[in-house]
Amino acid sequence: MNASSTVLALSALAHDARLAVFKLLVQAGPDGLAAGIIAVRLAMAPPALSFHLKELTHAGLLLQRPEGRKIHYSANFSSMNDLIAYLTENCCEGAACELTGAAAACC
Amino acid sequence: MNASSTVLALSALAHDARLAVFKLLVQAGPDGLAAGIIAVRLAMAPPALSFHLKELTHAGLLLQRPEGRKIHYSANFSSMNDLIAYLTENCCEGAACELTGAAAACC
DNA sequence: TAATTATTTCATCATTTCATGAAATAATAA
DNA sequence: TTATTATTTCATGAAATGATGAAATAATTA
Repeated sequence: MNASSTVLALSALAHDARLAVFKLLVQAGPDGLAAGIIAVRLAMAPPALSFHLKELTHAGLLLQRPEGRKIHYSANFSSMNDLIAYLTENCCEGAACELTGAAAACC
Repeated sequence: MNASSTVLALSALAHDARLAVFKLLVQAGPDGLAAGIIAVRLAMAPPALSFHLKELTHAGLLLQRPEGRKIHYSANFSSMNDLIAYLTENCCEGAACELTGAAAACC
């Protein structure tokens, strides 16, 4: 993970609708959901959803898989973990942080 | 952490210069660095840096502390952990994920 | 007080992002 | 083949974002 791919991923997530899509797919797990199901669950217009799915996929955060005439999207857990790692690497110059917070929550 | 404060934080980080500032401060640890030092280290024009520091601070990612005539900025580790927790909560419907990846890297 | 240092604010302009609706593509079913 | 379903592409316009340089503010030092 380098700075520019991190910015790409963060930009993709930095939007209400896309964050909602991503969270839904993180919760759905590796099988993901068909685009149409996502559209219904989040009450989004198909063109808008398609646009946002493309953004997330292009940023490497989603994986795409055809399933009959549907297309299933799923969260790319590996790239999510890379993103989190990039944000926190070399934290506090490597010193042990007693700054706790949310428990280590990475998948 | 709710959706809108998460989007605010992600938007703040989704920019080359701001991501560089944040990473520098994450690595600097709790004492942080004076704005002028950040400007020199990252070769940024003072007005641009000031604008980006304001964005990051407004998003809750940085803390500000006057130090003589200087102003020290530091990473807000607690809000960074909240952000990471929000992104990963209820991952895989609570099932244990064997999808490993970057080690749990939260501060 | 006057000068200097540190940082922020402001105004302008160019660029990017996003929502919307119409139309196109692709795959399956009748 | 024709119809239907699922999804994407495209064009338009509105709104948000960001770079830049000049000026303003605030704190310290001479």
